[in-house]
Amino acid sequence: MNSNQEVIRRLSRYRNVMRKMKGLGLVKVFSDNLADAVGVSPSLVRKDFSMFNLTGNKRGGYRIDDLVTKLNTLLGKDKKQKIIIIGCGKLGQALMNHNGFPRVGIRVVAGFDSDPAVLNAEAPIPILHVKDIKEFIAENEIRVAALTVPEPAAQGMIDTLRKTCVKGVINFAPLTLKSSDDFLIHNMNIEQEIENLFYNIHFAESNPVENLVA
Amino acid sequence: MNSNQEVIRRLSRYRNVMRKMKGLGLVKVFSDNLADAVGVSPSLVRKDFSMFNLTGNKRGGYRIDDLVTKLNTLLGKDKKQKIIIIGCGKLGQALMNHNGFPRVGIRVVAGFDSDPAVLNAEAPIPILHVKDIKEFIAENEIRVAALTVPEPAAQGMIDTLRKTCVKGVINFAPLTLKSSDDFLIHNMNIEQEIENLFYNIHFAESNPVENLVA
DNA sequence: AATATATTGTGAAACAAGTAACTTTATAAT
DNA sequence: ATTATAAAGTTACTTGTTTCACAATATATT
Ligand SMILES: NC(=O)c1ccc[n+]([C@@H]2O[C@H](COP(=O)([O-])OP(=O)(O)OC[C@H]3O[C@@H](n4cnc5c(N)ncnc54)[C@H](O)[C@@H]3O)[C@@H](O)[C@H]2O)c1
Ligand SMILES: NC(=O)c1ccc[n+]([C@@H]2O[C@H](COP(=O)([O-])OP(=O)(O)OC[C@H]3O[C@@H](n4cnc5c(N)ncnc54)[C@H](O)[C@@H]3O)[C@@H](O)[C@H]2O)c1
Repeated sequence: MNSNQEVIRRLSRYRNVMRKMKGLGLVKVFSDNLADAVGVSPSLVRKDFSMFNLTGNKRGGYRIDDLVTKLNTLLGKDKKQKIIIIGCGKLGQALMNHNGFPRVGIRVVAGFDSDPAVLNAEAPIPILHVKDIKEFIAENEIRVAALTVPEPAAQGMIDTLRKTCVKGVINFAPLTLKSSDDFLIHNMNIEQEIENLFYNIHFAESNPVENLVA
Repeated sequence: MNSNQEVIRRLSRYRNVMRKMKGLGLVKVFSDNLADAVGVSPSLVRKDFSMFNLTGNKRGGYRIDDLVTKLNTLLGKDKKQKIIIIGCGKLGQALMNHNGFPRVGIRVVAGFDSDPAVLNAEAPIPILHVKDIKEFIAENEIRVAALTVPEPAAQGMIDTLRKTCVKGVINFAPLTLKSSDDFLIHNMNIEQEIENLFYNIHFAESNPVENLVA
C-alpha cells in the first residue's frame, strides 16, 4: 500500500524525539512540537499520523506513551532485529562494537570475513569465515546484513546473499547496488555524501550551470 | 537555483560508472547505458544532463572523457576536499584510516577528541585536543567536518562549529541535527536505516495500517 | 449549560519530480 | 545528394508529496 520511504524515516524521528520528551517527563505532545523538533511542518506531522491511523485528541494533542507504543509496533521494534556484518575491517569492526545498537533493539549476531587473520569464533560476537555464511544465515534466520567489504567484493556478496533468506542489506561499499522488490539494498555512500556537501557549499549559492559554462 | 539533492547524487553516480566504463576502454556512452547502470530511466539521465548544460551529440551519445571532466568541475572535484573528523572513537578512526578517501580526492587532515588517551599530534593524520579545534579550522580553512562523537555531545559540537568557517557537517550521531541555508548538515543515521530495512521487509508487503489497527 | 478556543483530521490546491512522447539534428546508408 | 535513422534535447503530462485552509470536536472557560 504505502511504499514511501521518507514517511517511515519521519515516523522514526518522531518516535525518537518523543522518547526524549518522555525522558523529560512530558506526557502529551502537539503536532506543532513535533514539527519544530523534527524540522517539518505541523500539517505534515498530522498527515503522516493520519496516514497510519495514529490518532490524537481533538484538543490536547497526542499521548506520547500511546504513540511511541504504536510506532514501535508499526516500525517492528517489538521484534528482535538480528543483523550480521560482512567484512570485518575498520568499518565492519566499528559496527560490530557499536554500543548504540542494543539500545534500539538491534543485535549484531556475527561477523564474516575472508581473511583468516581476523577470524575469531570464540568472541562474544564471533567472526566466522565467509564460506560458512549461507549455513549460518539459514540456521539463524538472518534477514538483514551490513555489507562492509571492499568495493570489488560487494556485488559478488550480494549475489550470494540473494540465494539466502536475507531480504535487506545496508551497503557501505562506495557503489550503488540495485534493490529489487524482494531484496532491499540501502546504499550508504559516505564518500558521495561528503562530495555532495562540498558541492552544496561551493556551488549551490552561485549558479552551477553558469560556473560550468563559463 | 537548483536545490534538488537527488539530481546531484545521480550526477555523482553517473560519473562513477563512467569512470569504470573508461577503465574498460569505452569512449562514448548513451543515455540508455547510463540509465541501465545507475538504475534510472534514460529520459531522466538526459534531463539531468540538460539541466546542467551537459551536452552530448545528437547521434553518438556522450563522450565519457568530456563528461567526466565536466562533472568533476561541477561537483567540485578539481578542488582539494579537506575534512576533519570530530570524535576519534571506533567510527571516527575507521573514517580517519579509510583508504577510499584519497582515491576520490577527499583528504582527512586531522582528528579531534576530548579524551587525552587517544590524542596523538605526531601521527600522519594528527589527533588533536578538541579545545584547539577553532584555531585549527581557521588556520586550515576547513569547510567540512565529520561528526562522530557520542549523541549527547553532538549538538554542542554543532554550536561550536557554527562559529567557525565550517559550512557542512556529515553527522553520524543517531539524532537529526538541523540544517540551515548557510550551515549544511547531512545526517547519516545508520541505526535508523537498519530499522527502516526491517520495517520494509517485515511490513511492506502486508498492509501496515491494518497490522496496526487490528 | 452555553460559549469560546485550541488542536486534530482531511480534502483540495500547489508544488516538485519523474516519465513519456515528441522534435531536432548529426551521422550513416543508399 | 537524398533519405533514413538513432539518439540527444525538450516539452507536456503524470504521479507523488507537501502545504493550505477549514470543518469537526474535545476541552476549557464563564
Ligand atoms: N573505513 C571507512 O570509514 C569507510 C568509509 C566509507 C566507505 N567504506 C567502505 O566500506 C568498506 C569497508 O571499508 P574498510 O575501511 O572497513 O575496509 P577494510 O579493508 O579495513 O576491511 C574490509 C574487510 O573485508 C574483508 N573482505 C574482503 N573481501 C571479502 C569477502 N569477499 N568476503 C568477506 N570479507 C571480505 C577483508 O578481509 C577486510 O577485513 C569498503 O567498501 C569501503 O570503501 C569505509
Ligand atoms: N560505531 C559505529 O559503528 C556507529 C554506528 C552508528 C552510529 N554511530 C555513532 O557515531 C558516534 C561515534 O560512535 P563510536 O562507536 O565511534 O563511539 P566511541 O565511543 O567509540 O567514540 C566516541 C569518541 O568521541 C570522543 N568524544 C566524546 N565527547 C567528545 C567531545 N565533546 N568532543 C570531541 N570528542 C568527544 C570520545 O572520547 C570517543 O573517542 C556515536 O554518536 C554513535 O552513536 C557509531
